[in-house]
Amino acid sequence: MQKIDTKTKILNAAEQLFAERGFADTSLRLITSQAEVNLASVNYHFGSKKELIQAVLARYLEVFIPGLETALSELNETDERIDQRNVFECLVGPLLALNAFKHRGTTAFLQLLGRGYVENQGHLRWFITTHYGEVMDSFNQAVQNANPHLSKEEIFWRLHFTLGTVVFTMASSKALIDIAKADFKNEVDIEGLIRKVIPFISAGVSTAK
Amino acid sequence: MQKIDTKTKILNAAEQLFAERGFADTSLRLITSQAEVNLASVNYHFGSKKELIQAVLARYLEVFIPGLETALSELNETDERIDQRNVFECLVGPLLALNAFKHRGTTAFLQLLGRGYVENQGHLRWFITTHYGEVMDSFNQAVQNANPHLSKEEIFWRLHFTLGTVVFTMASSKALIDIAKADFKNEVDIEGLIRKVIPFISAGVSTAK
DNA sequence: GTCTATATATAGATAGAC
DNA sequence: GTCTATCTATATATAGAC
Repeated sequence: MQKIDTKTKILNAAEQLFAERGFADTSLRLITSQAEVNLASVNYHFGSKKELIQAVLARYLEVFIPGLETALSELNETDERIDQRNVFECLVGPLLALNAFKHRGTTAFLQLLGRGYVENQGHLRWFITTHYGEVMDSFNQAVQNANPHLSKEEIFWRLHFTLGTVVFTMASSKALIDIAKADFKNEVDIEGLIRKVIPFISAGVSTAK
Repeated sequence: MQKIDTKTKILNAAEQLFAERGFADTSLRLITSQAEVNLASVNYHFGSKKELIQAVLARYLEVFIPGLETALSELNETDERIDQRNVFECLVGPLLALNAFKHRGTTAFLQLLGRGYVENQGHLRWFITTHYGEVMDSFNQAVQNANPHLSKEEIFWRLHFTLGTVVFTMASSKALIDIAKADFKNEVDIEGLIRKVIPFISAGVSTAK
């Protein structure tokens, strides 16, 4: 049995609660009681709730972003014609790799990302774009290379539609999974959700004008 | 200049703030100060914040739902084979009609709907399904008729992905329209946005398994 | 119906002992 | 680093005068 330090205990509890309930609806008291640490330790270790939120997401971004960068540059080095679907596949590997990094990591990361977009966490969007804007640009470029028949504007629209689909799906994943379980007796997890959503967005992006 | 009663002032202010910031992040104080009414009047007129949230949505649902019901029954009366795209077209009319009902009504309604799903407003989902479950079932049925090769569950998932796409697009519609104007010299309005998103979601919904 | 004043609860953050 | 106790701000909700 490994000793887990207070900082990590807080990160783990906060991550789970933020993903489940959103940032605004998760109090520091709830986090510290679940983590079984003292309330004051959050401010001691992180300074504020905002910085805790950023720290929770940073732990995943530091794993995910390099993975995405690698996948994208490998894609660019192949001689084959780059297909639309290959570009989206660049996301799947690094996303699923988060499950090796941490139990249910893929789930947590996507839910957190969804919460970050949907809730008005301006500081969070600022944090992400200033730290990781570059890789987002190269992903955009890859989609353009894969869809030379589409105008930049058309790609712009469709990628935003895609983002919306994924973010909303992840943010409401708990409700969706509950309904699927109740109505269809079907137990779906986050990986199942990803596999369900990819054909949907892929069809939308590559459909003719 | 028309006199607007307190109840309506509250509804108008609440609607705008809820759509912009979400339910949890909008306090009654913010609502009443923007509406220029007394704080206590919210509880006098609506009883509680929860009931105010329901009232804000109900004002739109009472217009939207009958419109959708009419469009769906007209669709069922035609002799032609019902196409997937016709089913979605049933939504467009009633949605755009909300702009005649109220300024920026379409956007507001879709944003509110999205907030309701994403935030943990259990009471809101209960409110919607108990009051308007019937029409949702018939819309669902129409989509099934148009896609006889798809299972009920598959349709459930794809319709929710669709909802996500639309809601997110509406939530960020202001930014999207601004970018399109600046980067592509293309003036798009809400109706244009809806017309752009329909091929995307239509392709996603009717794509083969 | 509308106001002031206030009750009550809960939030994030901190001071200071240990 | 961790604790208790507390500060300060803000939330929803209500009582009671007008």
